[in-house]
Amino acid sequence: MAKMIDVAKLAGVSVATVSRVLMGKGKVREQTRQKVLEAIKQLNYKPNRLARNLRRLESQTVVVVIPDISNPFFTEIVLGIQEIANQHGYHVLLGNTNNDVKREIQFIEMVKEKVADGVILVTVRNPKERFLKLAQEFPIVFACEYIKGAELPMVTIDNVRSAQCVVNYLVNLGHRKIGYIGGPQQVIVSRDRLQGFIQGVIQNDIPFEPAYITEGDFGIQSGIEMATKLLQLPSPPTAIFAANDEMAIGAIKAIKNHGLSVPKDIAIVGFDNITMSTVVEPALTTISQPRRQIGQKAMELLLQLIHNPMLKREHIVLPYELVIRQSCGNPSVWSDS
Amino acid sequence: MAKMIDVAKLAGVSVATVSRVLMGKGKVREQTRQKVLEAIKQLNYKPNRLARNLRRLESQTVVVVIPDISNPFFTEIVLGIQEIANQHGYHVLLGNTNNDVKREIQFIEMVKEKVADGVILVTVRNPKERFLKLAQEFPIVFACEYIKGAELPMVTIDNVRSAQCVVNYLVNLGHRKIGYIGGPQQVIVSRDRLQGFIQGVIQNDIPFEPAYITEGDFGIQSGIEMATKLLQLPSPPTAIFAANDEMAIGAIKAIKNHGLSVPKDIAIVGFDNITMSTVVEPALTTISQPRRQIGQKAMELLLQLIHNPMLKREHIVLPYELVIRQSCGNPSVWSDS
DNA sequence: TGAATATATGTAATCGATTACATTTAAGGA
DNA sequence: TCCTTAAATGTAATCGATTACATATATTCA
Repeated sequence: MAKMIDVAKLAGVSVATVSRVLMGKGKVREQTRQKVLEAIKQLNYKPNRLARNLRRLESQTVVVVIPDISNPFFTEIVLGIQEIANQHGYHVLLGNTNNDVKREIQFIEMVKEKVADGVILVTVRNPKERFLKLAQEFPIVFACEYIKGAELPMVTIDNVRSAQCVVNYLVNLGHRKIGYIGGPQQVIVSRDRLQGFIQGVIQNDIPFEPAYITEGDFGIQSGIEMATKLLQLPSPPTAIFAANDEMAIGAIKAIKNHGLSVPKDIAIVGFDNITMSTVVEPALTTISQPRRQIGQKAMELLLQLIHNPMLKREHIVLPYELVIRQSCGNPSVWSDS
Repeated sequence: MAKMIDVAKLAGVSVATVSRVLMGKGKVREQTRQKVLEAIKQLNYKPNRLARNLRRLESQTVVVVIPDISNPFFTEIVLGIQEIANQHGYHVLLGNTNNDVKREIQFIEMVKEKVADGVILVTVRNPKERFLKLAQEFPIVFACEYIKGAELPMVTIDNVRSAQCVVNYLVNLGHRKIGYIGGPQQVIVSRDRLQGFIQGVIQNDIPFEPAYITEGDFGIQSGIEMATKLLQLPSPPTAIFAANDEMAIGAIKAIKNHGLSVPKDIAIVGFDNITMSTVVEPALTTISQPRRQIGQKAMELLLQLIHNPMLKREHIVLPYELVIRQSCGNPSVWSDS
């Protein structure tokens, strides 16, 4: 493989000049520049990034840590990240933790190894203190999941408000008996959505019924199980709100299995607006997060942070949207006050 | 950030010794090794990969080029790749082409830049000659898609046979009027599956009806459109085989929109067995590719190729499976002879 | 035209590891 | 004990770029 010195020789100049042409800075006579470019083309030369990056002490790479690569919810975020990254000549390494808490840290350590210049975390399962320390040391941005009450760069929606909005919507449709299928409580968005749900219930003067609150693991199967549990209650709910679309889809399946109909007998609302929610029948009413935009914003923040570690850490809250389809009946425009 | 020389000083040895401890080769007295390990721990030292890789002229990274990261079909393959990669201390860079032909080549060039040691291509849209030349130069493995009649490392299923198998299955259920929704003809698997479909039709002595053959773009919407076209034929088919699950799902939607029922009026078969095919109603009968295994095998091949560029190029063909669900009625076990 | 200044190019140090080779220290054998 | 050989450790070159600094060449203006 051709090296810079080969190019220099062929063009009859020094490596410094070749480098200047490549970097596009420093003065080079147009005529010389052409000679160099010609030599580069002739040798089909590409600079060795390892060498460049070692010298410049950067890797032009970022790591995106997600819990599950095969989950379409996360890939859309990655897409947004990649868009901005590529615009700035950065590469994106995908870190798939498979929900393994230890691997979260391993991926962050890649910054220490100079494999990456920064990290975007789309999963936050380790204890808060750990992240606070790590975020001090490395450029880290949190996307979707985050750390409560910390001055760190984070990009999320308002999970509390959005869950509350769903309750308002259901109450508005006349529901008073609303079941809830939450996510695992160790992840913050689950806690937020549960909190939003409870606030919504209370603010609408609905008697609080603990049996209506169940906890799944974000998988379809757990949606089926929890919905079944709710259906077997002496006074089952007339509407079920699931903390993500997969569980909502599971709930729909369970309800149909019980010979009931959605939305006639029971209304369903999901969360995330994944593609599948348009395919299921009835199409799912759900909260939509601006996933691509979250990814973009997170990457922009990370780039700023990499180039200016002293940057003020800010929590960016992007708008959510209630996408109304058929799973609650009465398709209609609606706006939360 | 601590460097190797800091560790060496603290441990009272030379950098060579530290490196030997780290690399685990060369003789080091147990006592010295402990001193070094102690110093490493104390300084929280991690070797700089850029430096290591530059010296060793490798990057311990591979690029996986896929056409669309948000397509769950591909992520499962990536999962298999990552599994093997991580076992061998390799990192995986995801190259998302967004179906842009030019970017395919750009990602391969990353090997020239030493950003990666090899490439796994899960999309092959450029002309054959181009790849033949590139595959000579760099370690490249093809997964799912491939190059016809070339001695290159490839991991796929038999797309012709599997499509033929679907036709046999449908004929076995009594269908004689079978419609086909193919993928874009520039991708090889589309051509293979179409060929398999036609072979199946001919071998079953079914009169060949060109109007039954349509072409979509692998998206749900195109499935809707093509199925609609088939339904408007004077003598519409009683079964439709789509070259992927998304289009099959689109077809189901279209059929329902026409007030017809699946599978009572029309049977549907898809291809790929994505998660969504279990969610749609009726659940989709489809060909399942061992995606994870394809990824694993491809990565294994690539590792071999990286460490031994003279390796014989072989085409590995993995078994497919017809997954029978409800979209053709008569749920039953069935085996192609 | 010649000195002063600006522009263009070259030389060599540097990034942080690995490793061939040199050197020191320890072990084994007579 | 001394010599030979093996084991342990150190020194310095190396990977391929970037860039500070030095030097050569061109330009400007009195």
